Amino acid sequence: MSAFRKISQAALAKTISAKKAGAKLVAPLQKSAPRNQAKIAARATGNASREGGRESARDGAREGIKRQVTSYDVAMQAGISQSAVSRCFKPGASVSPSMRALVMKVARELNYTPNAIARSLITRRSNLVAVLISNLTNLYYPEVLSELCQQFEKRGMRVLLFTLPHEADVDKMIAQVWEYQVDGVVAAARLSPQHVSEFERRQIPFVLYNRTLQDKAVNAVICDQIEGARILVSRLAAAGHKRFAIISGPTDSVVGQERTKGARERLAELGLAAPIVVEGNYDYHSGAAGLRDIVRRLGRAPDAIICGNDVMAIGCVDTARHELKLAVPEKLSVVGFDGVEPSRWLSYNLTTLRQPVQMMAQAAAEMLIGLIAKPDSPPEKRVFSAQFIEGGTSALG
Amino acid sequence: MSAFRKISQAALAKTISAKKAGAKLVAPLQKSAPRNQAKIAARATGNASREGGRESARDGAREGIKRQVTSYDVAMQAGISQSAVSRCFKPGASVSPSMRALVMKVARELNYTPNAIARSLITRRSNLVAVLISNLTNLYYPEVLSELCQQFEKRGMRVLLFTLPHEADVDKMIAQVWEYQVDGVVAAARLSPQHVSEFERRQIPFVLYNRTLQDKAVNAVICDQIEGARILVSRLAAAGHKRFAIISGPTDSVVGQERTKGARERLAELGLAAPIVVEGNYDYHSGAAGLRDIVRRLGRAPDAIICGNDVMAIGCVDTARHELKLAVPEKLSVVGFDGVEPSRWLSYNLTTLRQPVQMMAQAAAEMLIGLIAKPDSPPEKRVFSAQFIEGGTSALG
DNA sequence: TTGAAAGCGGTACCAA
DNA sequence: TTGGTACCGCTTTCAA
Repeated sequence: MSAFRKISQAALAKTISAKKAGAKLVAPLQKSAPRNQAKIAARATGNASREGGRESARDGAREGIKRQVTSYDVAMQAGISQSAVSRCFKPGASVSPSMRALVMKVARELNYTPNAIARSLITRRSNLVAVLISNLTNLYYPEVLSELCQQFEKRGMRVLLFTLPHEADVDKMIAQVWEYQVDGVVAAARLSPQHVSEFERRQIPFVLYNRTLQDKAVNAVICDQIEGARILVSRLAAAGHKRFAIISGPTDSVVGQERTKGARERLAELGLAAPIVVEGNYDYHSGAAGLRDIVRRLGRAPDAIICGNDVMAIGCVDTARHELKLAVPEKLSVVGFDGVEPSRWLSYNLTTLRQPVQMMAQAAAEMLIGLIAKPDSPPEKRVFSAQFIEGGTSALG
Repeated sequence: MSAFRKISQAALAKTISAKKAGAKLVAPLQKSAPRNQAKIAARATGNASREGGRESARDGAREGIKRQVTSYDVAMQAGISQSAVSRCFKPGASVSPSMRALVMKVARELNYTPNAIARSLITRRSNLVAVLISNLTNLYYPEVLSELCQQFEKRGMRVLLFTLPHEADVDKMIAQVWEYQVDGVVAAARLSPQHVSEFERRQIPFVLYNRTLQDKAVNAVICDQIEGARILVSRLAAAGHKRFAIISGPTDSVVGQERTKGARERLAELGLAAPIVVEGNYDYHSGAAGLRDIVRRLGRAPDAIICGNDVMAIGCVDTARHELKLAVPEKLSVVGFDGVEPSRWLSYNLTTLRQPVQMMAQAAAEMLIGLIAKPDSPPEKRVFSAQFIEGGTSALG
């Protein structure tokens, strides 16, 4: 160990003297000959290393610009080369135990942390994934985000969050995604096909969450909404419901459209009357307003209302019970989609289709990680089925 | 315009010939003389520029390693210098209109996007802020996160999300925060004072959300929980409630502890009996379990139960009404904290203290931005008051 | 206004 | 195993 230190110190001395020699011998035109060694020497002396009479940016540190601790500082202090320091922080590298111990000790003393930005620049891997989400207030998405985050963190990747409010300039937002050199993207947001093709053109691995494209094969994790909606209708119809109404999601929600479509299809197949459909916005208020609208237009309550998500169903149930004094499920059945936490609360105990959020998020993370490792894998869709929850807001016999 | 092009082309030609000359004249030992020019030339020819018989990493691109479009490519194509390209993407830079137009045109053609990673390395500003959140499933936090995200995006900063699940290794997680050279941190998570001092030691601007430190002045945005709890107790006591119980937040939640403390203090001041306190976990189930526990230990229901947050209050109300057949508010008053969206649903209409989340998040973002611009500002606390919502779960006379 | 060149803080290759 | 060096792609002087 002490022998080792001696050798290291010798190496350092060599480095410094080489620099000094270089500095003296170098001709004005060959400005940049010994560069990395100069870096070490500069840190060693703490002095400005003037080249062509110019002060380097680094030396500005003395004038108050906060400078972070770098691997050069650690190398200096330990009397070894900078590359040795770098190697010690790389998992599979070949470093002697004594070297590693020394470096780790000095690094701790100096409070050194490797700079991920610098690493990314050379490795071309940022270990960053962008997660695009339309609105976090949806109640369904925080769960997705949370799960995605955990999954990525477990795999050593960080999540760069992009929320896309309705008013926002999506193009500008997406541009930011490129700038940050993310390794991949999970998109759980309302994106136009153009935006999606942009991902392809840039060759950035991406996975769509709960949405696909009609005319293009893309990587996606989805839950079969049509199947779910059909199950819902089948069960309600089997229990004798005849007149249906739908409070749909907004038109720009693919998931919402599919839920409506599946319900309509199945109703037609069963020879039941086409449902009255009012558009909602996925929030509590839409559910309430939707119900009022339906009752007004129908002149009475339908047998069953299929809501585009749980929160609207909850709004619908509350309005029926507390405002219109319509007993649910005795006079009116209400069903939702998603299986969010509040749907299980005793006051509601909603009949709904639970999405396997955790599995889906896990699948999305896995898929993206795989795609990053093997970018040329053929597109894959992982389709999950929703689970029917027979709650207490529907008369299922 | 055409004259301009001619000049530019001339500049390029000069560059390339200079490179060729250099390559021929350079002695083996002076490997690194003309570097940037070599870069341009390498891109121009698409050929390997061997130095000392070694192939540079860049040339590996031809063998399938995806290489991104850089400012050099744009410079090449436009026949101008790379620095000119860089300047065109810097807001206040001095560039002629014709130059800017040309660069933008070529950049669009080549699909060029500046690399934020490289920029960060030299500017020492990543435009990244870390947001630390304990658990997103809390229902209260998604709102905070969403608001923070919007605020930062508005100011050109991106959010790097860190979720800290209970089991997670917080130290390792925090280490990641340093690696990514974030410009600042918003911490809305359970952090030990040691972790917070780590922020200080590293001189990273940070703002605590809804928590402070006892023995250290830190930047924080908080809501006065003690004041809120006192208001709640005062109102309930004024309406004749005598026997109180508390379903508290978990012991490691500062906010929860303060709510409990404020309530206890005020009860003591009013000469009322000390409340029975059971610990909850901020979830629906804790509220239900807490109520059962209280009733069992008391042998009857208390007059009022103060819950550490709305979700527990909701669990409490549901269990009272549907399981124990205890009329709320007739037989039992239940109050919560936060004012989350479900607290306003008709089935609950909770009496609660609403936190001005939006204002608080906005304040936190503002504060952090200010701190990043002026790191030596003295610590500041911005304290908001909660708003009392007189809902229907308490008999307030 | 434009171009040349020196870094930012790492990684990875090579030679020893 | 270790040290030396050339980059990664950008910003920022400085000189022209």
